[in-house]
Amino acid sequence: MARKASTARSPANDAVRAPKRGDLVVEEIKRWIVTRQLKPGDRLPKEAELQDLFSVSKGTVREALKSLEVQGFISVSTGPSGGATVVEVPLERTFQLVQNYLFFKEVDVRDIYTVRKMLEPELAAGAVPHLTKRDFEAMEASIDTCAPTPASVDDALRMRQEDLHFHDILAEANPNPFLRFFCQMVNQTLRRLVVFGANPLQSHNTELGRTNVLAHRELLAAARKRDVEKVRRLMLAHIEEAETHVFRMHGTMSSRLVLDSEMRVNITPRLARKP
Amino acid sequence: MARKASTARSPANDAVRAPKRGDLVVEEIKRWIVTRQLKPGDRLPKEAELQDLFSVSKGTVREALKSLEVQGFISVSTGPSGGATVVEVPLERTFQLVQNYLFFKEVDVRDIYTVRKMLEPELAAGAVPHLTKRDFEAMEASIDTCAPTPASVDDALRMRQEDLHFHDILAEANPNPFLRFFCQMVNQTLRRLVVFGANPLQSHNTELGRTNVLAHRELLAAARKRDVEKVRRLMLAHIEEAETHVFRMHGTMSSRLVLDSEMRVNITPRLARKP
DNA sequence: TGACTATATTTATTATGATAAATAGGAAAA
DNA sequence: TTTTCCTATTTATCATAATAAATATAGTCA
Repeated sequence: MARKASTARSPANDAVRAPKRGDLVVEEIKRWIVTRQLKPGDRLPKEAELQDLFSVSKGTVREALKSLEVQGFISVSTGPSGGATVVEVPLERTFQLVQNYLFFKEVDVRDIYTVRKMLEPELAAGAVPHLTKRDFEAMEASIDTCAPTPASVDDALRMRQEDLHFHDILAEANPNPFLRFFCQMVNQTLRRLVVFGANPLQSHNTELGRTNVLAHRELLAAARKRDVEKVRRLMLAHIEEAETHVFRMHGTMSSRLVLDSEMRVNITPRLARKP
Repeated sequence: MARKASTARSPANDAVRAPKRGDLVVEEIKRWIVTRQLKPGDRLPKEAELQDLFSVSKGTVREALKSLEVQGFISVSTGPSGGATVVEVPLERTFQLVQNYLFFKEVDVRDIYTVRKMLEPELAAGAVPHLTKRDFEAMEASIDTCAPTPASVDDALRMRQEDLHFHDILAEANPNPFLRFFCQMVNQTLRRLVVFGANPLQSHNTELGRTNVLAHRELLAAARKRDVEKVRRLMLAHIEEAETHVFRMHGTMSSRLVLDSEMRVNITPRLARKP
């Protein structure tokens, strides 16, 4: 007669479940990061100390750190001066988590292009004043990569990825972090949208590649002249054109989002930008 | 003399670090979910069986499951018929993870409104044909909540949240899951953007609330008439107007994103939509 | 002096076993 | 029939110990 009190709160359906100890530790550490203004590079106490601080066992601390690691808040390593260090949540990690969400949704190529048409012209226009010499060179290099006719299936796929990289360069140059993130998300989702049942060397695809190169060249020229209006106009036309090609392809194949774990080629977007 | 082979791959700077056992298990389980077409509701083997299957210890399995739980892929519970069950990654979880990313960025209210102006008119327009009687009633209820003059600071804050709920209703009615997600993200980010150093009862805020109610009423009327063009037009005007008010407020206060752990009021967006 | 190598130290990582808490389902009582 | 209680099952937490990885330091050779 000492452990009653379990009639009222039945977590059966979807009521509040008692939070686990590990999650409480996670909350506490997050609060630390906020209140103590921890910045990327700062280190958390080592596991043993965290055990004492929160009066929990090793395994519990470990699960808490694992959670924070998955969320992208910390990075842990062994050795002296090791342990958990705060890091700025990496973009790639966030991508992955969003893709997990979209994985369960029926996302169509056209759904993505609908959003793309709304955002990308503005993004490009806003990026123009901030493009550096380095950016122009990177864009030029990207175009050159896609210029030749693809010789193999791998080649063709790589070029589609490189096409997206061109847009990533523009995205990174835009000073609006919110818009930037959304456009990078669009690009990443297109990257993750694999297409089945069709030869990437088919005419529609090579045609897409050809027109992309032309459009990118025009965009680059206009961007070099800092012609914001023209860039906006060209970008909209570019995406609309690409959409029609993709849509034509779509008649003969099906597409779906894939998880990180089943990505065949590791398509790491090159996102470094040093001004 | 049996453990050499550690000269070449030095994870010092940011090279590839040997993946931990737990992460490998995560990958494997994800592959399971994909290849074996596990759907939400399906259950994973219990911890003890997973130990045997992957030849790892209890703690390792536990960390792997924790990772999957944080990612929103599974939900674990105790007792008979407990264990890990696959769930559709919840929207709220994804929100949280994206907010983690944005937390480290300098996101301005205007940055968000820039994106909002691009997306929301199209979103509303696309939602109009799919709005149900139930949706209309919900929108009306939302407007009614915001109609009276706020009596307290809490009241005022609650109304700002309810304003966003109006937009959430529209978002959920749009059939494009990608656009839907982006707009919900915009709304959620606005929710998380707390504002310091100003009284929410100040004139700019009450003025914002007043014009919001008027705009929402007009929007609802146009939506009831299924006037897509008008809804698009009204929505753009509505957001532009709201932006100017928010911008005026912004002169006297600073804003920043907050983490889940430091949310004072638990502002759970009501996102259920049963057709 | 300079660069390289071995060694020791620090820290995370994995493993094992034991106990506590929560839950579903059935058994017993009203 | 309804309620209450018991019990088997499964995760949650704790404790301890051994292993592996990363780094700093001292030491060695040129």
